Amino acid sequence: MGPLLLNIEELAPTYTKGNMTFLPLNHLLNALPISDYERIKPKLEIVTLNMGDVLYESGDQMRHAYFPTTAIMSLLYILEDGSSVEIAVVGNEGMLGIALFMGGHTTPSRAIVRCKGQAYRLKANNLLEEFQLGGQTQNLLLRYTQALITQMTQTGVCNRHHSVEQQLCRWLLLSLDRVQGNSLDMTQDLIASMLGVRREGVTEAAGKLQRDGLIQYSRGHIKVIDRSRLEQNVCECYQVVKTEFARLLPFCNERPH
Amino acid sequence: MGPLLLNIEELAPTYTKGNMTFLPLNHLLNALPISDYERIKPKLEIVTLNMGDVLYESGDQMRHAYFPTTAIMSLLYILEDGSSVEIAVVGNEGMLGIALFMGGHTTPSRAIVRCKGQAYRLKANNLLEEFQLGGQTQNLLLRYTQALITQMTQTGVCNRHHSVEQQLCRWLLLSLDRVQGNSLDMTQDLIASMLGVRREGVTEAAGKLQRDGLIQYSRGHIKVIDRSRLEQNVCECYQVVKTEFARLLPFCNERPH
DNA sequence: GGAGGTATGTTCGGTAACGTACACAAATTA
DNA sequence: TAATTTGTGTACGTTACCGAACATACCTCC
Repeated sequence: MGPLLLNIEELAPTYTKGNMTFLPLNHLLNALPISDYERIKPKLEIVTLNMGDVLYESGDQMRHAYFPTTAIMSLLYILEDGSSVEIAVVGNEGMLGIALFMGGHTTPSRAIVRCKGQAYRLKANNLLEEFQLGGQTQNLLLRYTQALITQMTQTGVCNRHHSVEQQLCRWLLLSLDRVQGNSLDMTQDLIASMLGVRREGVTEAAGKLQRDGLIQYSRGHIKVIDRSRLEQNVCECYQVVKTEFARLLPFCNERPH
Repeated sequence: MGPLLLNIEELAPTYTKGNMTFLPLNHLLNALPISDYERIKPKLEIVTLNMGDVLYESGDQMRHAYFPTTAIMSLLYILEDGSSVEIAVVGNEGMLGIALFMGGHTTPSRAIVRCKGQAYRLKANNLLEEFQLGGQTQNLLLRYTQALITQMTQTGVCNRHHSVEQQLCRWLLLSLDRVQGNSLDMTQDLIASMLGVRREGVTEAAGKLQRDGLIQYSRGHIKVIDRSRLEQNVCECYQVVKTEFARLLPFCNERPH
């Protein structure tokens, strides 16, 4: 194992939205039946993750599952020539480590932290025990996995058929859906490595979106100004993924636990 | 439901290989524990499928799972403009209908018969009952699903980074692995719609492979002459998928049941 | 044997994205 | 303040693939 880059803290900090205060929330954990959640709860750790942290390397045996609250993770495939593509985004709607209960315990992809923040963490065998009880928790994890499959395949479709600009819009919207607020910390170079295109291609597409007033950015900070026009610009892929998540995981009402 | 295009037969025909005779085989069914298989066996139907048959339409509630023996199926995503991409191939190493036990009962993709042949068919609720018993059958189905995920994501990677010729090689090899013999019945037009490229692109790539002596084809019949050189030409994506299938489903020894 | 359909071959202009190279400006460090 | 690093802008020729159009050859069925 490599060096562990995580700081384990006792309590999750709260965040505010309007005049309300919430605990950071993971929708999957939050949707568990109370009894199941109570059983898992003492085994959860809270970890603080920094951008760039590698949670799984391709082929690594996974030791933990992660349930992001404020962090966002990316699943990446790294090609032999060193270039890369993002396979899926995971935020507080989901989890990292499905291969643990799917049976492989590893995948040929890398998981990195794309936006710093916090996540709940659960040891591999604890997740597995819970999964193997069957019942609603198993059911929920499998439904999430199917939603993730849709995201993965739709990303592949998008790679084949849509322009860099459309893909950038999709990427921005999928990211925005997984973050509080309307801004992201991300350089164009990193976005390029996720979309699997040249940095200059992203510069050009982002420049156009900025000139048209959809976004603003400077040196690694992107702010979405006009989300609705972003949604007009995006290809169908975004909505397919979003609809499928809503169908399979219809519980995005906030219930702090 | 649309018209049912299947002929249900009482017995599966045998096929020969050298001087041996085998029953057509589905590796997943074949790898089930005997006791589980005996329970499922009376519920299996054998169906004969013709090229082009649509097994699931995007969004359809799935009524059966299919376990191909000699048939090959494709999962396709159809875009709004009518163009399409293949998401995955399924042959006698796997099954169609994972959404049944994953919980969604449908997916935003279409399943068609790509090469005519036979398959075992199981009613949705029968599959579900078996899955929910947990144990080895569940385990097996989930491992297959993870292998399928790898195939899907790797197809997406390939869409982004590799040439039509490389993709054609990958497509041929993945297909060949799922078929008896070394030839396929498939027009270039159909291959193009699977790869999500123009028919002319396939003509050009296939022409090159033919001139170089790797394959021979004419009017919908493709014969692989030199498989090893096909493997030299293919991108890394093929091997990634193949390795992952071998790791997760290490049972391709033939045991007729 | 002829007709019509179907699979493949070829051409040509257009374009999106590529690879490379370099300029510039903001941020960070010395 | 100067030097360096980092993020973005721009320009260039090149390439792979696209869209469309048309030619050719084979198969099937009257």
